[in-house]
Amino acid sequence: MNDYLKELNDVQREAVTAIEGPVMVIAGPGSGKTRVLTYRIAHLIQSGVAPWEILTLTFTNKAAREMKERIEKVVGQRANKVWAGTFHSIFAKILRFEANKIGYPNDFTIYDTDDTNSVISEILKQMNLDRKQYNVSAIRSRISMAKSNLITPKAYALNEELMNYDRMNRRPMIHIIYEKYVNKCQRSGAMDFDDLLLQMFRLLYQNPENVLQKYRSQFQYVLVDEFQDTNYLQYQIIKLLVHYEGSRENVCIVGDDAQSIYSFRGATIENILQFESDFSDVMTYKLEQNYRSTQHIVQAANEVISYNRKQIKKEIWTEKNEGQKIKVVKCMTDNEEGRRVSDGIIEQKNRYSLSNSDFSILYRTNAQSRVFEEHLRRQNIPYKIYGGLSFYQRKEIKDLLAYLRLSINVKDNEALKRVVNYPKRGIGKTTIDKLADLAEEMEICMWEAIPMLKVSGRANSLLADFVLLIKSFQAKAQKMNAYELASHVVKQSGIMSLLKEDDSMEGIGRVENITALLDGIQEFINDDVLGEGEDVNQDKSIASYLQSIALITDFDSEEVGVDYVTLMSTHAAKGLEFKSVFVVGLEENLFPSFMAMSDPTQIDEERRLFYVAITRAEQYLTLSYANSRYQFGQMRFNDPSRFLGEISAANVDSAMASHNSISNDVFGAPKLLGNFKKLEPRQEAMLAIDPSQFKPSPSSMIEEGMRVMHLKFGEGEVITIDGERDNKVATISFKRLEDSERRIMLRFAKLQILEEN
DNA sequence: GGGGGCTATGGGGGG
DNA sequence: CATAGCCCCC
Repeated sequence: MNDYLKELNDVQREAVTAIEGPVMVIAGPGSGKTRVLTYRIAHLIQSGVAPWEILTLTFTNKAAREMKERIEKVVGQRANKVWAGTFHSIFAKILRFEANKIGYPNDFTIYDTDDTNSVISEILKQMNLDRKQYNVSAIRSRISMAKSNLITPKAYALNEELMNYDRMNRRPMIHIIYEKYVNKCQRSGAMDFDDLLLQMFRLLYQNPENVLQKYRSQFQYVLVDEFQDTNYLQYQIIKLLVHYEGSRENVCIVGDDAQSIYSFRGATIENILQFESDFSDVMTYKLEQNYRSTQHIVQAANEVISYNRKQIKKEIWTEKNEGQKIKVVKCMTDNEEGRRVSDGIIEQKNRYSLSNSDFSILYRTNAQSRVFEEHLRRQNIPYKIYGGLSFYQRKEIKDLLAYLRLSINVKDNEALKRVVNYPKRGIGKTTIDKLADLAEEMEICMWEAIPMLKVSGRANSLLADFVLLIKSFQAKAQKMNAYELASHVVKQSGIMSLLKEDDSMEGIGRVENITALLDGIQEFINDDVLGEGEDVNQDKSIASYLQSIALITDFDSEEVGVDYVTLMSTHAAKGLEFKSVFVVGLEENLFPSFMAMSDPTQIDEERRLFYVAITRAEQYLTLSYANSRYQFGQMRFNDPSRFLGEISAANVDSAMASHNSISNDVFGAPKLLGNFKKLEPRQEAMLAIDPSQFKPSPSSMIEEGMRVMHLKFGEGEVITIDGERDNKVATISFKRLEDSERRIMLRFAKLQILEEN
């Protein structure tokens, strides 16, 4: 047997070696999913498959990079030839060769969310629509939803369900906005993030010059990571590639329904079910053994996820020891939370000899990072924040990038609008509005409309100067490499001299950022491995550079050898693991988010997100919440998150439950099963009642002898209550569990009083 | 017609 | 708390 196969358990090995035909791997957290995927690729290569015949689609650059590194360890340099990357980056790369076949320039621009918002804003202005009624991000998400479901503007207008929904929300014109939006993007030679998928689909589906056959024979083996996060459109592309008459159907999907956290961008669990019916003889493997976390953590995760109604049956178990119980930290304010978390990190570092990189702080929203940042800085703990405002989102950077974008694609309206009067050159709002209106009327881009614009002689000559400037950049772009062009633009556009006038701290920072961007471009030119690494396309043009950064989300610079604490959103943490994890801000209206409160299916998604968060922890898990915090610029008071109450007292360390140090046996914490290998299957996976019928009573009102209703366990009787104030634990006998007793922390539990004493 | 300062509004997750 | 729109002044 090959060495690498020995490192796998039986199920993993079967999943790795079943290389022909459709394969589905359902993989719980920490079950060796990445290992299976990488070894499967290695195994394909060892079995004689050419690396460039393998297509691996992931959701994050990080996952793709990691996979390549791990394949390389097994098969060596050949790993670089595997097509591995995010859906968006792989398709963008292909579209850079093929876009001209479907009516786009090959040097198309990628519009980010800001660009998209701006296009929609302009449409609203031109249509004279009320901006309060027509909320830009609501429209953006409607358009995105339509694209992800392959609904064209025409089909949208004919779809009663969609139209009714819009009418109900008093936004009946969305279908027209959608149509205008699509046209505008097309005329600008621009694709938004959804277009990278949609245009890829169109390319294959319309099949100009037999391009479909080309990619079908190119990609003999297709692997999809995090399949539960794919949307309808992504699945249709996969099907076009592997599902056809005479296909060998060598497709392997890996996923976990319990970790589906992207339905807000159209991901649908239906794809997993659909996969099983679209393909015949699907080989299915379930990876249920968790190699990451200790028992208390695994148990808590199983408990939490059992509150969700729909799920594929599986039971995660671990052979690891019991480990530490989960700590719950109650704080008065968000500031105190920041302090206690950083104190907690210092304490754990000393007590368990951990290094900074063993820690992660996970939050629901990026805005929460600030307090933790402050306290970590105060304590001299190095940290790194992922996500949030990326380097490439900064104003000065976007300004410079807009010049570069315009130099290779003059149709790019958003770039043009951004720099036409930056630095100030006397081309004002009125002129720009006129230009935009004229372009819209003639159905051309703004650049092409300039010569036809009727404005004052002054505005006219100023515009002509601008055109000459951009034309000079265009000419230079032909001769210069990306770095030379960018340096030239920085000087000639006047950006640098403008920024240098400002000698405040921020101003100096902006100049440094511009310099850093130039360095980054230089690095892009010199470095052979930046990007996704396949040397299929070692294109060093400015267009290639712009494409590579358009799809970067996290700071791609993984500083090696630096020891820092990681701060990121729970979404960003998927696929990662840390010895010690702090999940913070566990409050109603925050985690679960206020946006999800009224919709049970969205609450389920928040719960899966919480499940993802706690299963990142290998050994130490700390959950925290604050009674009050600054939210939306004012003090807010939120209840502790319902998710805290879904973890049984047996897995929680009561000593930490409050800062009044209370002795450990307050809870009399019942050991669940002692030393067990496999968790008992939970019979009570289904909810007892419809959540919308459920009205929890204040925990202070719960008293011994009452009949109460619990969301999951159903009706029961309160036998005893022990503990004081915030640490009261009720022992309740539930009918549904054959009158067995459960100990529930009243502080977190949601109980409805049915019958008082 | 363009530029700068003030007020009002909205606020999630990410490729 | 950040950004967009609005109003006033040049």
